[in-house]
Amino acid sequence: MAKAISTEFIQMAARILKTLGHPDRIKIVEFLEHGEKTVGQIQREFNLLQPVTSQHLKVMYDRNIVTFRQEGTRYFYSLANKFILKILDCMSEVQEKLDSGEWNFDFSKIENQKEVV
Amino acid sequence: MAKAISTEFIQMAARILKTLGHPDRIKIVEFLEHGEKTVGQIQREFNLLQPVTSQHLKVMYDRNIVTFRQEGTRYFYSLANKFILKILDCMSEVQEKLDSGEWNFDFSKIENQKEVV
DNA sequence: ATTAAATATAGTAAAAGTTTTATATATAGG
DNA sequence: CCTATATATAAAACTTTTACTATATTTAAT
Repeated sequence: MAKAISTEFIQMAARILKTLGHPDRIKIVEFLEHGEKTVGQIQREFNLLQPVTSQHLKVMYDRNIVTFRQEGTRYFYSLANKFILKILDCMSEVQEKLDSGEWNFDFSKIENQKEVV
Repeated sequence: MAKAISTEFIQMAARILKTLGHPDRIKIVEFLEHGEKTVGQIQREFNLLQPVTSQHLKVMYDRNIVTFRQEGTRYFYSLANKFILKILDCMSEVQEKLDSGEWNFDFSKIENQKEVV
């Protein structure tokens, strides 16, 4: 059983989780785990529109999930902190458990849902 | 370096993370880590309005984050799967690192933000 | 200077999420 | 049966995200 979590931390964590709660952004962050990438590389990798890519990156930059360095006209993005790595590790672990059949998850409740509230 | 994450899994993970990306819901889920709780217990613990509490729980139920059993007029909620536990563990670990000063995090970028996009 | 490439920014419409207030439902107790 | 309690559901107003289209900015190359 894990230790209780403080209020200030919860605010921050909620923001991070919420921001990562978008398929494109999870993919991007996972891609960045392999090293820094330019906007164009990300865009091509996932077949995203350029402004969409930039916006995802901006949102994640504003929330301290990614950082970047500029070189000429190109921007190299990379992960901004280790929390993100931990979350990625967590997801990998879970996926392994699911793949191996050790855990299972009722995906039916998740997919094809539009409005819930 | 963690293993790559599959597309179907990403959809599910995004939904879970997004749903947990709300301070109340993180608190609730953490509370449930200590065992099943009724709606009233949760509501009183965090000083929430009753419909707010019910709605959070409904959303989390629909997304397979919590489950419940009914006993008379009371509903006992509990965590629905181990992924959630993993995420909680992950958050605890991160908080420990931050508390101990081993890691640091620029909270200034996170707090007091309203609109980012 | 002009142009092309890479990326950011702005604006807007649509979708999703949140909060609040009000009301319904179901069960237990008298 | 009537009432109180616990909880769910509904509806409306509001806020935040998302996706798209268009445009601006910056640097490099000619």
